[in-house]
Amino acid sequence: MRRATIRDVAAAAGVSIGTASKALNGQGKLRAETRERVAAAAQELGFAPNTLAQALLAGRSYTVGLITTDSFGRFSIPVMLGAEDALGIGQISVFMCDTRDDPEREERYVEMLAARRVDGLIVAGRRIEPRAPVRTGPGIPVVYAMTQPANGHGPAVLPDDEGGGRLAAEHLLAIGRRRIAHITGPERFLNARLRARGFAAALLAAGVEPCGHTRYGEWTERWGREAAGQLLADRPDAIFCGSDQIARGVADTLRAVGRRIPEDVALVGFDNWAPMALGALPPLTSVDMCLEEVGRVAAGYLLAGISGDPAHGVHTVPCRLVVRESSGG
Amino acid sequence: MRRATIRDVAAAAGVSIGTASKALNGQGKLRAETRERVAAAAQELGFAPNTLAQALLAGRSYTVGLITTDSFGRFSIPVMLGAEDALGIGQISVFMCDTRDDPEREERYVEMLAARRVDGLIVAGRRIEPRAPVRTGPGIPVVYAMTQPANGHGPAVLPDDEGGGRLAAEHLLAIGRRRIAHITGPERFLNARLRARGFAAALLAAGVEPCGHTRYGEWTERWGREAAGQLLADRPDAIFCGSDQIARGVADTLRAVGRRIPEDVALVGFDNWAPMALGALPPLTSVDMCLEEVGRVAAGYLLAGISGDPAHGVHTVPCRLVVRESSGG
DNA sequence: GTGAAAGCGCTAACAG
DNA sequence: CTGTTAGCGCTTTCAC
Repeated sequence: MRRATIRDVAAAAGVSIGTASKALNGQGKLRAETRERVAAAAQELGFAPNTLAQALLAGRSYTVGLITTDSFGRFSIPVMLGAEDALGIGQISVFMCDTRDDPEREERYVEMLAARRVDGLIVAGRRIEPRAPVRTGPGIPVVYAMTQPANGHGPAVLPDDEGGGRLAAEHLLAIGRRRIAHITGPERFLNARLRARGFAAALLAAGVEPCGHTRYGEWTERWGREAAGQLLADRPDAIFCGSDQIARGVADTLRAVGRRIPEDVALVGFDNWAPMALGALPPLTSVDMCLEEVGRVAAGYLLAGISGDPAHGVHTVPCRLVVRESSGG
Repeated sequence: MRRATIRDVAAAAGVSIGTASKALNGQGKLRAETRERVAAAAQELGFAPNTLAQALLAGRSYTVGLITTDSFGRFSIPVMLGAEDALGIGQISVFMCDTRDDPEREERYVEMLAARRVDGLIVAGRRIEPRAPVRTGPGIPVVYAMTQPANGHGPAVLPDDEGGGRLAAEHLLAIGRRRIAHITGPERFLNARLRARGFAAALLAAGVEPCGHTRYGEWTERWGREAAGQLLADRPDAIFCGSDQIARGVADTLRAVGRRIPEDVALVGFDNWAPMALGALPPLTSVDMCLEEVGRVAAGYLLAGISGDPAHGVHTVPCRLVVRESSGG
């Protein structure tokens, strides 16, 4: 059984196609009785307008493409959910495209999305490093989320990593710690450097010397365990970790040598990745990047761009500190 | 600058619209020279056919909807990636819809997808329990992945949890363990019961008594720590855990009481969730549900359904055991 | 070989 | 108030 078209509805209601259209869209001047008759027929036939036809006519599709390089991993998922949220269920639909970090795939996706006449594009990443901008035809607005275009053009929305580092340091200072160390991921990651910078700035502002230098390494538990071992000699009373995974590794080592958390050493992680942070012993205080908000904001800029009011430059979404037992609640 | 249409291409090449269409699609009989001229014009103008118009004409859109109740979490993401894979980049595009487990949202999404004339629907979940079937109009094939419809209609693709439990038990038996315990999630989860059943069946087949009863609890590290404590009195030499998180909790407790892994107690987890399994001390042997494969298979059935050859009933994708240090691999 | 015309489903302008 | 018409961009007969 074919889906009902407006022609069927018109026939069933005994009116012309044009009248049916007006009745269904509340346009023009019609007798109330006619409207009702058409509505009833539509209801009866389970009519829903063919979005494709509407889009063809309107010249826009009420869809956007969401491209990620991240295999829709831990970082782009929340961004995506926030974006979906902001685009409004049923209003604008989202084409999901995962490039697997392959530039060729990305190009194919961009072409396909252009052919589908998407109204705009969100490009999400897992690293905030500048990347090659996507090349879309003219007239398709693009917003970057959790990544940014190398040319500096095109609006981008990023978490405020530096602010997150500051938040962590201020919290540890506020609970009275003065020998605060920092263990984090690879130095080549911009977000690692930014977090370290925010952390250092907050200590400096408080007139507190950092406990040892920033230890760059990997984003793994193993590195956390190892770095914590190296660091014990410095006798820290708090450690700010660049990720929850690192924090868990640190906790393992502290526990193994009999240091109590948070009594002897307070711990703050980063990412607020629920299964990691909550499962830890004890549960981790952690900095949350509010990635859903990043996605929402990015989608908002995209909508603005679609309505002809494009945003520019890099926008930053503040982080949020979630306090749990690892820093004494 | 407007995007080029086939009309522009035709004009630039000095042919009619119909001829341009034929040239671009390799249809009909045309002089080679004409084809080339049209192709050149298209190239020149950066022409790409408007998919919307093609879809309108063809009566199908070359899109599918992917609905998940899971907030695109840990389970539906891989399913989605596998599906995307099978649908072929640029061939069929995927509309992403996250219902947040809200039936009303789901209904709105289904309507919207029908209005967009998707060729089919994949419904993904995070639990394999039967769920209320989605109500689509006639003619839209639906495949369930990692969930199944309560009415038993409609094809579904599930991981083989029972086989996974068997796999774990057989592995532990093969490395010589005979006092094998099982700690898992809530009994109300079908997958927990299935895994337990497969596990028990394998032990029975080998003539080995299980070490204590199956301990149902939660899918958390905390439960793993607690259950391991209860279980120590039974002196197990191996523990099969219903999730990697549980396994990590178990490992914590074993370490705390000085039991070595895997020498004293071998450990097998479930999910093969990389950050959890690899970060553990030692890294966990784990059963992988091959969710990408689940997604691929589901997409395959959907494609079959779209071509008028619908699949029926529940299909199962085998699990895979990934051996790491926690079972002496 | 190529062009003209019809039509996919819908909306908007214009007649009546 | 309602019906007719044109046209969004494309493909596909069917004439020439």
